[in-house]
Amino acid sequence: MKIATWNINGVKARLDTALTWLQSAKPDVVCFQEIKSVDANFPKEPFEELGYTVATHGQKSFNGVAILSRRGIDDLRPRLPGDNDDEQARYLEADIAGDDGIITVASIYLPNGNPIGTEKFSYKLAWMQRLETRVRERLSLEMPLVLAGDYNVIPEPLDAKTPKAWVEDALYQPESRSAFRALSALGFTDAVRTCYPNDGVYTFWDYQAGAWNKNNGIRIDHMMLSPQAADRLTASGIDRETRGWEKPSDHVPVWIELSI
DNA sequence: ATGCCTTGTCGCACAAGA
Repeated sequence: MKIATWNINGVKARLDTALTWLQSAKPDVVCFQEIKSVDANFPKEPFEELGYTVATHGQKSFNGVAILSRRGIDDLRPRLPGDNDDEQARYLEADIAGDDGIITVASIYLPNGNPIGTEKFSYKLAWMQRLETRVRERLSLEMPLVLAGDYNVIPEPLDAKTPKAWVEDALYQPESRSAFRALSALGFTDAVRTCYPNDGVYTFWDYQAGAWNKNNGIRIDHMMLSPQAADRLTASGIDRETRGWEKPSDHVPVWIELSI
């Protein structure tokens, strides 16, 4: 089963690009972030024509996540538990049947958190704590679990072309990185880092200042695998060529193959 | 030091992103 994640920066603006990529990459499951659409306005039909069941958890203007599956969706759980007053659409879980058992996939759009020292940064850290609480519950089920999405965390210096440029940024704060490491410590495997231990592995290039042409990138889109999912990992990759397409997202797709 | 681009919005610029 091929599972992918992509922050598309607006489904309306990225519709043709997303469809082109889907027909080439052919993932069984894809998690989108930043759909920037309410559920009713998400263009489901062109994706359904490619064979996907479409599930969305959106809001007006900002944020919003989706999960598309060519194997149907058995159960769907929107919203990250832990704060009933949180209205930002950033989390969606789906149970999907593989050839050899059920897998749970979560589409995650973790808060950016900038600027540091504001309520936005404390919201990010609180959100990461809620995520840890949630996945602890799911880990106890001892089933394959994939946490796929835009984490807005640069885990290590290796994950940025110019780490020094990010020291004042929420994506690279010790607290953000520590919370990400805490996830790993629960038993999750960072699929891409496991497959590619080298430097220069990025998933985001800013639209500004020629970041793409200078390969001034960062790795912030991650696929974290529970032990039962990691045991079945056979391949992983980053579709970086999409960043050079017309009307690109500033993020590129990340994918894994699982023998399930 | 700031903007650099891009998207969405009851627009005639602005917020938010990272």
